[in-house]
Amino acid sequence: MPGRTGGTPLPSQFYDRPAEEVARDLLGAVLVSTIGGATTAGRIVEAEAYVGPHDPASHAAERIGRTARNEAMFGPPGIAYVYRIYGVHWCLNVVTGAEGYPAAVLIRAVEPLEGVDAMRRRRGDHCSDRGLTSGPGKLAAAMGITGRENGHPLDRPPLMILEGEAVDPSEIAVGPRIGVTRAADWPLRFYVRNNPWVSR
DNA sequence: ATCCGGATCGCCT
DNA sequence: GGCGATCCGGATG
Repeated sequence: MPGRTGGTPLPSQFYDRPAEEVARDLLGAVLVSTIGGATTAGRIVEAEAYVGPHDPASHAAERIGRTARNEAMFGPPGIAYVYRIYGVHWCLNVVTGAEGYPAAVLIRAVEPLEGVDAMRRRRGDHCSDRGLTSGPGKLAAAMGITGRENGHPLDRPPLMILEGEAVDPSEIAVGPRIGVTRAADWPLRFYVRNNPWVSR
């Protein structure tokens, strides 16, 4: 599908807003990876906001402060924050808000648009189409994203987010974040209703 | 120096 | 629905 991944990278100003606004507006945008020489791309269909130091579920919550791990969250808007979870998986976030203010959006799921063969190679032959990218650890693996991308500005290769077709507001659903124990009821998870790649 | 728990996934029953 | 994998950051002693 030529043209599908040839859009304009979202500028850093796009991310210089409250994380919940950015999370909502990222639905429909296109994540493109050329990591390892293979082009893979997917439409963002699920994202979660981690809104600031007052957010007890955030890796940069007040009680934790600024550390080596969460350093990227204090960086300028539009860079990647990639962390390892459970000693096994990588997860991709986009840093939001002004430099020095720690907030981010976790990309939880994408719908594959390009490079399905490369995704399957990385994820395993047994994997269904839906299982390729229907979760943060899955999409990171499918697109070759690791800790090397931590701090990378997402407006240039090898990892970019491009402007996409806007999702109709009636198709956007909101609910509590997944897997968090603190602030478990805050409605900061945004997803495209009925999309097969949304996790759970 | 040691301990604990986690923004997950896949395989098991 | 439950559990093990497999590691690191942060807290405690």
